[in-house]
Amino acid sequence: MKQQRSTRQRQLVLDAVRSRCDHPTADEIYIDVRASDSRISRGTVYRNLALLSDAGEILHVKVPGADRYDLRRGPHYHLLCTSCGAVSDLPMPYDPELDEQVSRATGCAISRHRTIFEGICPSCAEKQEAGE
Amino acid sequence: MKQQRSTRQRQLVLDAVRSRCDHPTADEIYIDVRASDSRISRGTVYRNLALLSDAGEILHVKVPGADRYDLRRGPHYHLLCTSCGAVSDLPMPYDPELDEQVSRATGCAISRHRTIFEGICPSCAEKQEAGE
DNA sequence: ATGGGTGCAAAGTGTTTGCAAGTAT
DNA sequence: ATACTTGCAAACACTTTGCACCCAT
Repeated sequence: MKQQRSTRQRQLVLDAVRSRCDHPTADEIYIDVRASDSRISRGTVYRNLALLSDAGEILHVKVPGADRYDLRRGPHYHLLCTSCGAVSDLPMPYDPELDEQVSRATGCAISRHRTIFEGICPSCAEKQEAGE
Repeated sequence: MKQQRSTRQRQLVLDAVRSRCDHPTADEIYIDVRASDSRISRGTVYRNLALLSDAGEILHVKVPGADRYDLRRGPHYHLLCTSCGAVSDLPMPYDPELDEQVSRATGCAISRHRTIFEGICPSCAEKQEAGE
């Protein structure tokens, strides 16, 4: 991995991710960062998000549609509301035993697994009942 | 859900998915279908893949990069080789109990979960050792 | 000074969609 | 006859990249 320099832009991106409790998309981070410095470009935000997640400073959550980023560092499970698109953390421990099981069963060197639960969050369920 | 008609194009798409043991991307299906009928358009393939997976005839596997489709119908877990991009099925039973756990913990109506294991498959591991 | 970093805009990649014509029911 | 489907191309959403200049080390 390349040597990382410390730049104002990189710091702004990192701060933007850390200042949010939800799971912002790259573009949401871009919007936030633009509020502090309107000259930062999308490319820079994308590049820095990639660098920071490679370095383990933030977590890259691969959700269909648009990838998201998370201030929590370790792997954990996520919940996606298929109605409103909100993503939230789940209070379940990551199970490394599964990775070992799969390693043994397949002969592959497993580095991790990603689990996303799909459902309808309570507020969306309400809206749907009201609407129909 | 809309009423489904039976068309030659739809059948070709379904056959193409069923004739493969791997997990083709929409574009791979498109290539296959074009071999039988060179006038089918990408749009039609995408539309039919969506319709068929909505109808439960095939499974939509949401892998980062490009979505894939699977002739197996029920939900199950997948393995993604982060080096060559190959996707394969895992011989592990789907655990519906997890969905209930999350439902209880969050109050959301969980419909399913998707798990993707990431690792390096044996043949890629070999190549990497040889290359370095 | 040197090599990574930045801004910009253009190009990619994967997917969806508006429309007029076609076709299964 | 009706309304779902198709082919085509344009549009989309998200992300990456080439390039010339900039700046942290």
